Amino acid sequence: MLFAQLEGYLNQLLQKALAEGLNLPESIVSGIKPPFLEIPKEESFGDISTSLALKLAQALKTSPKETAEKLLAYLDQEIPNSCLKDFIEKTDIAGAGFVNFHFSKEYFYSLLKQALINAKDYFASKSKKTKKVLLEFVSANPTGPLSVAHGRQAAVGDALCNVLVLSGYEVTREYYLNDAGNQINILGNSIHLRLEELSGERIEFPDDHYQGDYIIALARELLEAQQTTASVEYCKEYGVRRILEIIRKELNDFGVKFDSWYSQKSLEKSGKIEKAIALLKEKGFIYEQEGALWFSSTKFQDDKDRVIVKSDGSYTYLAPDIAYHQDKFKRGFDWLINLWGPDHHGYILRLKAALLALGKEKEALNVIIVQLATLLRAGKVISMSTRKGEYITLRQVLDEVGLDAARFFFLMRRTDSHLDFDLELAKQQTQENPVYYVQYAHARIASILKNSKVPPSQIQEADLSLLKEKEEINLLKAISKFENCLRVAEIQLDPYCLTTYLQELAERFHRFYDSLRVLVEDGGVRDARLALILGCKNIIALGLKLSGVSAPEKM
RNA sequence: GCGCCUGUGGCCCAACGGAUAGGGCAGCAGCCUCCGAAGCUGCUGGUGCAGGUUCAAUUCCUGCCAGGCGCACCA
Repeated sequence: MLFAQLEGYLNQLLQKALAEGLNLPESIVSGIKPPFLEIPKEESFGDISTSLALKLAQALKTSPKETAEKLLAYLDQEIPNSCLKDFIEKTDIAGAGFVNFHFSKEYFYSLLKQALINAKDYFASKSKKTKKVLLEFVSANPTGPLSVAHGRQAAVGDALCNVLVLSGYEVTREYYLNDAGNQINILGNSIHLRLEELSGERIEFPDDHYQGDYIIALARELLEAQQTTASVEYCKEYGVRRILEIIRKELNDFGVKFDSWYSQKSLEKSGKIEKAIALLKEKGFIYEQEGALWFSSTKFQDDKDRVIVKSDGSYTYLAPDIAYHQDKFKRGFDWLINLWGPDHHGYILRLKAALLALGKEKEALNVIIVQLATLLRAGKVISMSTRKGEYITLRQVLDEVGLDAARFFFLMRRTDSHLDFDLELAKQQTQENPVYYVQYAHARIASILKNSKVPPSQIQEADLSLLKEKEEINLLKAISKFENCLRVAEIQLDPYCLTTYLQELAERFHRFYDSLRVLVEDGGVRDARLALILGCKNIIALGLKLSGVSAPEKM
C-alpha cells in the first residue's frame, strides 16, 4: 500500500470519527477543517499524526487530552476491522493531545519490495493522472547566450517536469521562441553594424544595441563567408539561427531537452493574434483610446488596463502572448505551467486576466516565478546586463563547477527564493558540495553490492523480516518517505525538496553503514541487508535522475 | 511611491500553523588490522523589531527596520 492510500484511509476514518464516532454536535464538526493528518518531525512521535483533539479542544471546552483519549478509544476499536489493520501497529497519545500512529514493519517491508523491483513504474502506475500538462520554461530570447538565471529556470523546469511525469501526468516541455519583434530587430542591427565595422567603416554603435563580443563573432562569421554586404534582414535571420544553435547546444549539455519549440514568428503569420484580439473585442474587453487598443484587464483585478495594440499599429508583448496561451489550450493541454523570471511577476495578473476574459478557469494556469540566481565571485556581486554583454554565461558556470554540482545547486533553495552562487566558493568547496555526499552513498552501495557477489535474483527473494535493528528501520523509513517528497514537490510545484530529501536519505544510509555490517556470515541477514541497500540505491538513483544529476557507481 | 522575494547561531540554509526550532561549513575532541574516512560520533551556539489572530506562530495578518529584484504604447 502506498503512503497516499494509507493516509487516505486514515483520513476517512477520522472523518467518520468526527461525524459519528465521537458524538459531536454538528455545529462543532463543521468548524473543524482539514488537514487532519501531518507527518511529525520527531520520529518518536510516530509515522503519522493527528492534532484533531487539539483542534476540538476549545469548541468542546474540554481538555485536549480527554478528547484525544476518546478518539484513541474509537480508533483502536475501528482499525482492527479495517484494511489498515496490517499497516498500523500502534497508536498512542503524546504531547498536548496528539494522536500518533506507528506503522508496522510489514508496511515498510512492502514498500522496500517495490523499491527493489522498480520504484519508477510502481509510482507511475499507481497514480495515473488525466491532465495534459504544458510546462513552458527558459524561453530566453535568442539574442545572446543563456545566463545563469536561465540555468536555474532550466534546472527547476526540467526537474519539475520529471516529478510530474513520475506522478503520472503527461507533460510536454516547451520553449517559447521570441524570434520576432523589437529585440530581434535590434539584434539584426547590432550584427549589421559590427559587420560594417569589420569591413572598415566608421560606425556609431548605439547604447541600446547588444554590446557582447558574440555579436562581433557572428559578424566575423558572415565576413568569412563573404557576406560583407548582407542586409539587416539577413543579419537578423542569421543571428537568430546561430544563437539558437548555441542555446540548444547549451541546454543539451545541461541535460535539458525540450519537446517543442514554439515560434512567435509562426504565431504572427498564423493570424491567431488577430483572432484572439477579435474574440476579446467581441466579448467587450477591448476599447480604443489615444490611438491605441486597450485590454480592460482591470475587470479582472489588474491595477490598470493594458495596451495591446500600440498607436503605431504594432503589438505589445501581451498580444502574441494572449494568442499563444489560447493556442496552448487549443492544442489540447488543460494545465499550463509557466516558469518566469522575477521581472515578469507584474505580468502574471494581466495574462491571467486575458485568459479569464477568454473564458478559461484561473486554475488552468500556474505561473511560477523563479527568483534570480545572483552570481558572486569571492563574495562580490557580478552585475549582469544582456545588452551590455557583461555577464557570466551558463556555459561558464558549467565549465567551472561541473554539470552535477550545477544542477543540484540550482535546486537547493526554494524556487521563489533568491539563490546566491559564489563561483570561487563553489569551486573551492566542490569536495564538500552536498551532491557528492549523496553520490558517495550511491557509489558506496554499488561497491558493497559488487563485493557481495550475491546475484540480484537472490536479493529480490530475501526475507525482509530479518531487518529489525534500529538503523535498519530508520533507513527503511527514510526510503518510504520518498513518496511524500514527490507529493510535496507536486503540490508546491517546486522540486527543491528533492535535494533535502536525498541528503536525508544519504545520511541515514551512512549511519546505517557505520553501525552495521552488510556482508555478515549469516546469509539470511546479509541478503536482507543487501535488499535494504539496493532499495536505498534505487531511490537515490531515481531522486538524482529526477534532479538531473548522475548517480555514479564509482567516484 | 507601488509590487515581488528574503531576514533563523561566526557563515550558508531546513522546518503542510503544531510537540524539545533541524542540518551543513568553520572551531574543539574522538573513530579505519573490519563491506569505500568524499564517511561516522560527541561538544559549543539561533527565529530583525513592535503589535495582532490562535489551544498553539519561524510560519498567518498589520506596522516598522534592513537587503535584493522589478515597476514601459520594451520583450
